[in-house]
Amino acid sequence: MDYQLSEIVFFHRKKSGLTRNQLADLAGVGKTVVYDIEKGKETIRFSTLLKVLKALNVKITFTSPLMRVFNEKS
Amino acid sequence: MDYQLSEIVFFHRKKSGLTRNQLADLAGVGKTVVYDIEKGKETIRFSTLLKVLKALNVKITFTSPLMRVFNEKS
DNA sequence: ATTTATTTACCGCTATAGCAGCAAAAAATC
DNA sequence: GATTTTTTGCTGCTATAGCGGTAAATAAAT
Repeated sequence: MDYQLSEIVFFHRKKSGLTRNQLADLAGVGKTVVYDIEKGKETIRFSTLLKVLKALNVKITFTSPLMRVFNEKS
Repeated sequence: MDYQLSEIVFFHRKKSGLTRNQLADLAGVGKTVVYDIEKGKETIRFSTLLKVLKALNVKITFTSPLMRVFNEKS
């Protein structure tokens, strides 16, 4: 699923100089989660993924042909 | 969690002229999932969310100060 | 106004995500 | 090369995501 999620997490964790346990603690999740994500597992909870990405300062954005229309409203 | 995920899904589903059941069938997930997402639930599986977003032609991208460095490698 | 379609909201069930603990393998540090 | 740290990979346990079914409330179509 080419979202390279595992690579992104690994890359950011390494650049942050964190071990998996440290990242897990920082994100407030179990250590198994970080292990699983970097292993390529995608059947994790979205909320759990958000915690990890937040700890790594990675933002999620949604894009689509319609998103411009979406952003112009509100 | 300001990712407005629920609004994004709702917006795209409506623009696609799909009912929740139709979207659920199209995405290959249970109808409860679409209901939950639009209700704002974030404790859903990432893989399940991907299915729904794929059916709506919505892409996920990850951004961070480090992502430029990440993209320049490979 | 009546019918039809959609949404909201529950239910019980099954599969599994997430957890901590452990130990062996691999990598990094000394 | 010996020691320490990190990673990989299991384990059993608990909480819950996802499922289809049902039914009432709401909205849309006739």
